[in-house]
Amino acid sequence: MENMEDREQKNILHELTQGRELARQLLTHLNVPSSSHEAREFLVTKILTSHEKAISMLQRGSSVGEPQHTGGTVLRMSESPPSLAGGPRIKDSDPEHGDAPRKRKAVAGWTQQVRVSAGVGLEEPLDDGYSWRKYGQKGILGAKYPRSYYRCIHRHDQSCLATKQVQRSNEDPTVFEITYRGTHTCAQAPHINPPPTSPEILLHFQAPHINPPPISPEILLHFQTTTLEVKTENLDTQGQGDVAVTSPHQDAFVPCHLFQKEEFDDMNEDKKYTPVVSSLITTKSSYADNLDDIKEDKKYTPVFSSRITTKSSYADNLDPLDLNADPPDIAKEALVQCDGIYHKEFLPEPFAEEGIEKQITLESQGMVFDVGTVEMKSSGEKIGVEFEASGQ
DNA sequence: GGCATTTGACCAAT
DNA sequence: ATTGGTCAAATGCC
Repeated sequence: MENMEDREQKNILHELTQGRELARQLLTHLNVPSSSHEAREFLVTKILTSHEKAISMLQRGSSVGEPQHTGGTVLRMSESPPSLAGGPRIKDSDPEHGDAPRKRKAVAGWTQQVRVSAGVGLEEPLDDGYSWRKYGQKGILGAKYPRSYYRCIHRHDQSCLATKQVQRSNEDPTVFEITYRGTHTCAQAPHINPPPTSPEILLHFQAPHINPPPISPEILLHFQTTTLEVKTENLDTQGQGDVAVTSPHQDAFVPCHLFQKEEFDDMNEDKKYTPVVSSLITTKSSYADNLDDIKEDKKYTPVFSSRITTKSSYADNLDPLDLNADPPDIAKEALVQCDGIYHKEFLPEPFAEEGIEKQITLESQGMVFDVGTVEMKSSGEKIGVEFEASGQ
C-alpha cells in the first residue's frame, strides 16, 4: 500500500516534471520567431496532457470514498476560504432512517463557474438540465451573497443524493460558482450525466428563462471537462460555417447558427478577459429532448462563456495588440484557461485582420469534436473570437 | 390543496 | 464559540 502510494507519487512527480520541462521548451519556442506553429501547439498539448494526468492522479488519491464523477472536473474552489477545502469525511447515514438525521455530507465536489451573460437582471444562474429543489440558503462569511443549497428532486423517490450549492461571486455578480456533490443516480441522469468512464464533455442547455428575455432565451452551453482544447485547423474559409457541437455520449449533435457577439468588457491590465462565444440554435438538437420548453421553431442562444484569468500567452499577446499598428510578431497561438476548468487554444493567426475564419475543433482527452468556424474580429484593442454558422 | 421556497433553528465540524 | 450544512415549520404560489 505504501508502495502503491509511493509509485503514485512518483508518477505525479514525473508528470509534473515533464510538464515543467515542456513548458521550458515552449518558452524557448516562443522566443524564436521561426518556431513553427505546430511545434508550439504540440508542446502545449503535451503540457496539458501532463498536467491533466497529474491532476487526475491527485484526485484519485484524495477522494477515496466519494463517488467519482467525471474524469476530473474537480475544480476545487479556493483553498483559503473557510471550510470547503480540508479533508472531509462523509458521515453517511441512511436518509430513510428518520431518527438519525444526517448532517453535513461530504464536502468533496467539483465546482464550476457559470457566467450569466448579458446580466439582465438574472437573479440566479440558469437551469443546468437537472431538477433541483432548494432546501436552504445561508449567508456565508465573507460572501456578499447568500449561498443556496439544492438537492435533486428525486432524492426521495429515487434516492438520488446529488446536491449542489450555488454561490454568487463576490467580485463579479454575473458569475455563479456552482458546486456539485454526489452523482445523479436518478432517471434524469443518463440524459446528461455521462457514465464515470466517459467523462469528457457535458453539454448542458439552459432552459429558457421565465422572464421575458431581451432577445431570445438563452441556453448555456457549457463544457465540463478538465482539459478542453480548441484548435484551429488551417482552413482558410468556410464561408459561413455550419457548426456541430458534438459530445461523446449519445451522438449528441447540436447544429448551431452562430451570430456575432462578444464581450470583452473586462479586458484591462490585470489580464482578465472574457470572450463570449454565442450561437443560435435553429434546429432541435438531441438535447432538446431533455428540455420541455425547447421547440424546433424557436431560437435559443447557447452562450459559451469563459473567463481567462492569467498569464496566458493569449493575454500576453493582447498586450501589444494595437490593431492599427502592424503586428509583426504576434504569437500565433494562445493558451487560455477558462474558468479554471478547461483550456482553450486559439490560434488567431493573422489576427490583425478581421473576418478571418477558421475551422476549429475541440479536443478533449484524446477526443476531437468539430465545432465550426471561428471568426476573428477586432474592436479597438480587443480581439474577439466569434463563431458563425448556420443551423441546418 | 398541493407543491416549492423561505427562513430560523438545529446540528456537526472546526 | 463560530461557521457551514440541513431540517422543517411557515409562507407563498399556482
